[in-house]
Amino acid sequence: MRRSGDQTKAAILSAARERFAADGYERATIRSIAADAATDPALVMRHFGNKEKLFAAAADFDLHLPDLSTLPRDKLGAALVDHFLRRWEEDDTLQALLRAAVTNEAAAERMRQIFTSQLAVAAKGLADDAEVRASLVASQTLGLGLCRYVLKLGPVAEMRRAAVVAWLAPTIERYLTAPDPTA
Amino acid sequence: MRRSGDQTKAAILSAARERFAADGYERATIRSIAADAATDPALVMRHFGNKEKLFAAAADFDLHLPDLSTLPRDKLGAALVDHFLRRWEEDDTLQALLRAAVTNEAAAERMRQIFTSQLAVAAKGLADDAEVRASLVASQTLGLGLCRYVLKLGPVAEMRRAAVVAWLAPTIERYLTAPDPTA
DNA sequence: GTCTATAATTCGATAGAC
DNA sequence: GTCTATCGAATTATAGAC
Repeated sequence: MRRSGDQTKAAILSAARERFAADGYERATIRSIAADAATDPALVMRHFGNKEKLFAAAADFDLHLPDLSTLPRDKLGAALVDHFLRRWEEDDTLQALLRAAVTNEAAAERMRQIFTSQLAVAAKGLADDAEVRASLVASQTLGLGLCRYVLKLGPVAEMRRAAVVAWLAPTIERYLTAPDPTA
Repeated sequence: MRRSGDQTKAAILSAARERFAADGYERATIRSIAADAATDPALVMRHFGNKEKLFAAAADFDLHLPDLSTLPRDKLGAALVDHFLRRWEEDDTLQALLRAAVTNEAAAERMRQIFTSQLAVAAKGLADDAEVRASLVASQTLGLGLCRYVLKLGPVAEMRRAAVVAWLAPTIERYLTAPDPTA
């Protein structure tokens, strides 16, 4: 069965996300991605130019954060942690980004954008130092993603989602709303 | 000036730590490590056998955690965060381990040992579910290391150490001593 | 649009002279 | 112990036939 160019392109993007998520940037090869998409390595190059651009296309991502200012403050932490966990589990892109960001500067820059810009915008109105609070939230949520999904480190990798939310929600809520302890 | 075998071996180990920390496992090459150590790639192979064993030797690490049971509970969080930050800054090994663990299974296994066994032992006596608490502490401290030293993500990468301690100490203290919220 | 063939590098690892 | 030379495999990327 013959596919159209767009279908092939979509299949390549999907395979690329899986490979980058599973193997990281350098170990995910154009060849293996092409094989997963049942196409030819040369086609991958034709469609996306080079490996960097393929990654950029595959790792396009939006957190789709809810508007935090409409939530009651005592639900803020739980809502955010639950949202992060679902976002991580329903899509390979975050894992691909984290695995690649550790060794690839373009991926690291995208992570910075996502976890400062997008988060800081959502935290606007909660405090005047939204960037500081956003980066604190990033340190806990990315650390959770790292331990739970990438390193599979300890009970936090096995716990039910509700248990993780119960443990982390007060942390996130404090980072977003508590008075600055350094002031 | 001619070095002894042990001096060369030590120079290789030091260069390997730096390269693995800066580039991650696959991008740190035997050749670049040998060049940094002002020696020959073949000597690296002779001394350490292969790349995996070189990494294992270079990434030998101990957290040197203080005995947590002797500390007053309200100093626990601050002491641990401060200890982690110092441990991270005085040595390249933690950064090498984190960068490598994302794509190398042997490095990931060592991370699991360090951040479950070593931490759980130190947390013994604080609670009966020490492994759960240790992995929660790992999720926040590794997330901090990732954002502050690897990704350089946001204000958390620029803040003074004391400010980081002030923000994170209550989190770590709660993970170690608060009653289980899921019980 | 698709694929074959291959160029140009780069890597880990080995053999062997000194 | 040290280094030169090189092998064999793998990679990204390109050229060009169909």
